[in-house]
Amino acid sequence: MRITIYDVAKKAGVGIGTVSRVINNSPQISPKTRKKVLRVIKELKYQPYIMAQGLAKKKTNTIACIVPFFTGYFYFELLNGVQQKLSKYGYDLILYSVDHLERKEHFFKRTLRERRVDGVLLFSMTITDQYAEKFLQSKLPIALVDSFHNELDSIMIENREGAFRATEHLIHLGHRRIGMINGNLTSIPAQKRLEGFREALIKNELTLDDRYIVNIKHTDDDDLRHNDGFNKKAGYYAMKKLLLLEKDCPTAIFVSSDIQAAGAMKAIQESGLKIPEDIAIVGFDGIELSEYLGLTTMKQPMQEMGMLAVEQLINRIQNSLENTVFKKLFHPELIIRDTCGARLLKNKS
Amino acid sequence: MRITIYDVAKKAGVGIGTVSRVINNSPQISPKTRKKVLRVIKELKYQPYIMAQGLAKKKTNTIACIVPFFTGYFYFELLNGVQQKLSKYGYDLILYSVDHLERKEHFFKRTLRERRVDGVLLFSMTITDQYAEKFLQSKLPIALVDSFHNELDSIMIENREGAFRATEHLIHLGHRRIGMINGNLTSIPAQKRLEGFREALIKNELTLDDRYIVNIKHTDDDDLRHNDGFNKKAGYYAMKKLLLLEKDCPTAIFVSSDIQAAGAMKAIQESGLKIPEDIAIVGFDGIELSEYLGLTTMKQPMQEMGMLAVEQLINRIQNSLENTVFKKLFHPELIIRDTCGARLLKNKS
DNA sequence: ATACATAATGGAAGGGCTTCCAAGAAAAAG
DNA sequence: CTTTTTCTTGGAAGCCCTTCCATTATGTAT
Repeated sequence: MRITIYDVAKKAGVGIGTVSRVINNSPQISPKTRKKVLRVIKELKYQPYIMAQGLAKKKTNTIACIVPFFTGYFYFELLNGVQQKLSKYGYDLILYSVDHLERKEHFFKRTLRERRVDGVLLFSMTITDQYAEKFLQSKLPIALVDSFHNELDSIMIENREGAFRATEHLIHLGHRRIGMINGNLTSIPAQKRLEGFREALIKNELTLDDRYIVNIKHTDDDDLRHNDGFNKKAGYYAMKKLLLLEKDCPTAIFVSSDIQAAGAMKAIQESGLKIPEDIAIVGFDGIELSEYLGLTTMKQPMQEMGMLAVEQLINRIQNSLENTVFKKLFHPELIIRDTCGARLLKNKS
Repeated sequence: MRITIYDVAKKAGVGIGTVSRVINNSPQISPKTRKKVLRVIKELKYQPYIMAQGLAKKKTNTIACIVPFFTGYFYFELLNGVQQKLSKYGYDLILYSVDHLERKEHFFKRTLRERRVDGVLLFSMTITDQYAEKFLQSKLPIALVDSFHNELDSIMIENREGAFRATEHLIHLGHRRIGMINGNLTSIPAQKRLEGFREALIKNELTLDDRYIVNIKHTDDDDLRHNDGFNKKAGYYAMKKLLLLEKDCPTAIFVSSDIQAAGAMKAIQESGLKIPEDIAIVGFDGIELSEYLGLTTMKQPMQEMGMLAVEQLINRIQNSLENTVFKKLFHPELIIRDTCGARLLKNKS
């Protein structure tokens, strides 16, 4: 039926071991037989059967990406980086998209037990000590991106600092009443960004007004899926809430994701107010959308993060780096566009 | 080392065949032994090893998606639908992202030879008769989405009709000088959309002015990657070109993708003209971005298309439907927003 | 109780590959 | 030319599972 190593061996007049060695580029084979076998392989159009290789080698040349898909474009850009590197190394990618966050552990278990992948890339999700330990013990390499665990390779972004700088940017522009629209505080980035926001206010001796901080809670409209609050609708309603303050409404808002900012901007436009004249906005993430919206934002180097994650993961797969942990902290970059008002000022002067 | 079926068999005091039958829910097993084995499986935390199952069953419970990744968000939305259905059926997804379109055949070959997937989903890419035949012969199920081949399952969208209706919409709004910004004519959707556009003009007795039709050719800025023209930059420069016509410039433009429309809108804004007052725009695709831009567009039911594709593919995998070909044609839906001017008219009256 | 049909079970064979060990061939050393 | 060392090579065993066939247990009809 299928052409196997045996067919090749017979036709080439060699043993199966030899064929296998040729396939795997083993050095201990004479150039002559190598050439001979290679020719037969081509003639027969033989292609090794990955499943069998996997069974024998206990390697799959595949990695898993566990992604919280609901949140959208951010991961799309990360995946782009991941794919680029992956194909360079000849690995395949299995995509596990987590819709209900509670189910993430289901995927941990699966990757651990089924062993259909050589390594795991985990995006934006926390992992308990217990599971971290399991990965370590079972020697299944894993790298976290946009998340952190002490004993696992982690590639992060300075959320606190980013929020801090975004907020200071608004302060330097002269704003005094500054609000924040945040994601769900169950998410680490949301916590960190809130911290940074607070610190910026404190450092600049502005008073914190709790009415100005809206942390997204679960919204009911799609409660089946986990909701981290980093979405357009949440931003829209959060902004609505702030607008209720009327004359007390903040004159500037740091929104903790671009996608929320998009919703917030819509709410502002509907209210008849102008951006940035009446209300200035700075977002976070730097997804492509932000460009179209003219949104000032803290940009994360998403592609780069994806690429680095792959490199580190494959490094660990291939050279099991015992007793080392890799950490990398990226810094977001402030991209000034139209919604913060900085350009307006510049033009005037 | 790893817990196998043998360990379970021994501990449960049964044969390996029995354990295997329990795992696979074979009916011919007594409830008593089933329960017993199940308990041991739980105790030992046994999990079948997919690779071995795959080798024995010649099934992988995995499908491949071959996606032209460069084009962006359109596929993101499709993938969302795909994933939803896939997890329902318990299949995994391997993502092959094609960056250089010439390399697509590389992936055809791989999926055919390696047999690491049970089926293939091909997005927006044509397939030659030769390869179609290969898939058929090797009985590797494949479904095309946003593409077409006579003898393969195909899920399509009525591009011609969509373009026709979009254009007529502009005509009904009173426009007489209507332009079109199109993708690269090597792509089938681009061809069809151009057809529809032409037909609409002809039917309404408007003259075709070739100056008003801009088909994207390859741009040099990233010539390494294949360029189908469905991107922002292409839209931007195409619009610039139209604007050079000055007083002859079309008063309305059908843009064959939302992402191009975004670029076109930018060009218009930069020129100081107003949308829709000076120039009206209708896009195509209905990606999320269109909402933010207030773009009137022909929306494709992307999620649905993804879901249907999976259902059909799995249907074919599980019940090898000999000698049938599945075809489904979706119709895009006109979403009226701000850029076409229809709302403006309504408000006046 | 006996004969016969049916259900449940054990385990060998097989799926396609890698790897290890033993053996033969070639090269180096004496 | 013989002995020793180093390369090459063949192929059995093993990776973990499914499946088929033979066998045993169970149930039914007589």
